[in-house]
Amino acid sequence: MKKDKSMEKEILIHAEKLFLKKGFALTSTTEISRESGCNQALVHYYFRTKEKLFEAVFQNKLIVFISSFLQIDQSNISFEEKLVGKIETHFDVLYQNQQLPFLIINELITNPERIAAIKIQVESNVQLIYSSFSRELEAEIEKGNIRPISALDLFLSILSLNINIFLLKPLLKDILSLDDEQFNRMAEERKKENVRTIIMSLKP
Amino acid sequence: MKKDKSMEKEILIHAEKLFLKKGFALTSTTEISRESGCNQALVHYYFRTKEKLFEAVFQNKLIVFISSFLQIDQSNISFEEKLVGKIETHFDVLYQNQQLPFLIINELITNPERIAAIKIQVESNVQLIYSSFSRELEAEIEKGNIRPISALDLFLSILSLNINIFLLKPLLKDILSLDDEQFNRMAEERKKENVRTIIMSLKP
DNA sequence: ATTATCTATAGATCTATAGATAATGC
DNA sequence: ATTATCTATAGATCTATAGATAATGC
Repeated sequence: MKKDKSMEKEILIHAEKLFLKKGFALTSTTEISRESGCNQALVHYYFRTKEKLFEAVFQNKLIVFISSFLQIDQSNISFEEKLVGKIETHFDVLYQNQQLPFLIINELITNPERIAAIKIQVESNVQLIYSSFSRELEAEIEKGNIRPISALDLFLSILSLNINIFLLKPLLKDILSLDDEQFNRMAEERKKENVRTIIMSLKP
Repeated sequence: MKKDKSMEKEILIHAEKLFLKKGFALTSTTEISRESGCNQALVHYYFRTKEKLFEAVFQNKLIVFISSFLQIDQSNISFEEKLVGKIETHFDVLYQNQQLPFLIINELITNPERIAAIKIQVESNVQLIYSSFSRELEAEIEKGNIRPISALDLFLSILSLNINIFLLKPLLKDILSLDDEQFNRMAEERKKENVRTIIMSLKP
């Protein structure tokens, strides 16, 4: 085992892995300790409760998820190029964190009390991203380059298209008999298709 | 209480409600019995195990979900009209069963063993829907009416767009401060937007 | 007689903590 | 001394079943 890493970190790593795989309810601190190579009491020594441990993991992952909407805005490229960049970056972050959409949706629904916590984390960032994006979008509509659409609708469409292949991953892999590598190739194709779908759907 | 309904049915109803709301893991037979107005042993008397009870509920719901892709095919209308009808019907079924996407995704991921069961239920129907749809689609591409796209990609896009507003429901309601009625209005708008997005994205 | 419902309980978790011991940092 | 780790266990579920009793259908 890599014993250069502290046990606390080890616990965090395996907690993250398990929470991502099975959600909060189906993951026990006993299992986390087993995977981490310590006893169950130690998990509570470092994080006191399973809830607090989860929050530590969740907050981290949430930041990853939200940052997926951010992107270096070079102003010397066209709106369409920027948009393509955003869609692709968003997809790539999900690609690197394939179980993340599930975790977030799962927690959103089974544990709505957590939404408050999410909101605080998220709100200021989202406001920022949203308002500048919204402004650019409206300017573009004004110019007649794209059809009228609200920033929210566009956001939701991008999010929907990008998220779903990862939510459906187990089913797709099974039905289409794909191994991990084949699934990843399919995902790459899907990314292009999503860009195409969004861009074409915006034509005036 | 409506005691005209049998207790067995009562249990099924409340099991469905709870499983849809919280998933398998977070729902206990104790809670189901409490909601149904009987004691916990009776739940096991009728369904033996929590697993079997879940299956009874899940199979039912799965049929609803799959049938959402079916639609009366009137052959005297254009492909585009048919497609719009399919998207709308699919959306409407989800609208009537708003927690269903969550349940299915949740089970798919936390309980991949269940995929096998799903497949059996689903396979023949899906094959049927898919192959006839696929044929029509290719004919349409051939004629140059729409751009080249695989039936799978188109399916995934429709599914993604239609499912996500319901998966994100708790978050959207909270962030946008919507009550149920307002959310439903938003969903109606979203349905139109989804149709628009798909149809426009298919232009050659 | 048969079926529906209840009470009670065994046995399996699981979370969280108390208290003992080992490892580490001065 | 302080911090990390362990053993042991209390207390709270939860599922499933055994066995008693009530309700129902001949």
